[in-house]
Amino acid sequence: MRKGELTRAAILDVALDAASRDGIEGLTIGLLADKMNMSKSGVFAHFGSREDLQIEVLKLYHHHFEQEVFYPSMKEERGLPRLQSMFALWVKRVTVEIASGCIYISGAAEYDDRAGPIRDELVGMVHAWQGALHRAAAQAIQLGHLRSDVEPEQIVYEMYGLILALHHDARFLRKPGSVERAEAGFERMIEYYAPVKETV
Amino acid sequence: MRKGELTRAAILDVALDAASRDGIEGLTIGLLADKMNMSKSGVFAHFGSREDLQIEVLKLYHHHFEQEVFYPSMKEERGLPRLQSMFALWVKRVTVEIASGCIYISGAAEYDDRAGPIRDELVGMVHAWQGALHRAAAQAIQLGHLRSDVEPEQIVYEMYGLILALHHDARFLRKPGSVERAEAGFERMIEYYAPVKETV
DNA sequence: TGCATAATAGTACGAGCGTTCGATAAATTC
DNA sequence: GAATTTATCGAACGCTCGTACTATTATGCA
Repeated sequence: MRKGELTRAAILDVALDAASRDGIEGLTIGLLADKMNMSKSGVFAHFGSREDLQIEVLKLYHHHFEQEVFYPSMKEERGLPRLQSMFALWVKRVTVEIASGCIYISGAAEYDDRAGPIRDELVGMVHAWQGALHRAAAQAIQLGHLRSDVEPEQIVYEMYGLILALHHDARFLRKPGSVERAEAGFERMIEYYAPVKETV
Repeated sequence: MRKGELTRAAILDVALDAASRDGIEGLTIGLLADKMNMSKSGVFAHFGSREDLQIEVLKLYHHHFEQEVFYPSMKEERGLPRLQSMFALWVKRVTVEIASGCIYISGAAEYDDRAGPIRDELVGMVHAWQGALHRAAAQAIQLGHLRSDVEPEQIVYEMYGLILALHHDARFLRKPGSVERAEAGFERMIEYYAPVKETV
């Protein structure tokens, strides 16, 4: 592996950390140069532009998210177990991120009105994740783990809301006990959407 | 009323609009000067600093929120009706804001890691609103509109999550039908937390 | 109308931004 | 070890930012 690729990867690691704290828009080449003990132009040379750097950071985050949340959950049994695993690992990830921030969430706020490649990339990633949640929910319904009259969309919506609230309360308000609130909310949702026992 | 106060108010109106779109941090004196057909220094003179301007914008937003959501809800009957009104008007406001953005929400993402007076102001406002929700939920429990073993905190948490998801899906993902998802989630929550009928 | 005061404009400064370019140093290949 | 490619640096450019000053114009009151 060439040395250039190594430093490039190191820069991206630092950039991901910085972006988690200050947002994608807060990324600055000068700041990265400082943290890397490099010159601005030295950092810059590894990316065609700041925007490219930002997109690479997004892709790196996406990769981490997949490794820690998505793939492990796919090893769980289809249906409710998988959906529960997705939520649990997601909570875990957001909780770990409380010190640094979830880029999907902060990015959504930063780029809700800012058109361009970064927004497109971000929307694509969130769509992918919501799509995965949607499939898992649909399977849980199909397998009879959840009521058949529930819309998977509604489940995804409420799960996302619980996570967003977790991020908000824990990270912004620094309120303790938010993880328990998220878990309680999820359990309540699952219980509500559980199939009615017709015969015992 | 002096002319200065008038232009100051006009600047703040424009600033609120701009901040709703691009965030508090996106506020720029030069941009406001352009929109107002004024010089930068002319705009600047009305505020001691950019930070003061930002805080004034926050206060203006808070005022609007109170007028449109908080006060009308306080006219409703204590307990569940008031809580429902709070949620309905909140949804309405966030829906109206979909074209422009809710500053409480975007601000939470912008300032979750950025210490200073702006963050303090913002945290104070969100605390105030959550406090109001908390009181309304507690009253609903006390009056027997909701189960007595439910924690008001949990209700506030879930309500906030539904609104955050609304903001996220409608504004960032531009997904239609999000308002219905929010309302369905709220109704389900109320139904779940409804007191069990002991005698009929 | 005249005068004090308030409101706005104009200009300038220093800092930080992304980016370009040519020079230099380091790593890789032969 | 020499040649060549790759990586990094340093300086500079044009831009925008917030802010400080001074000058100018408009307003409000006697």
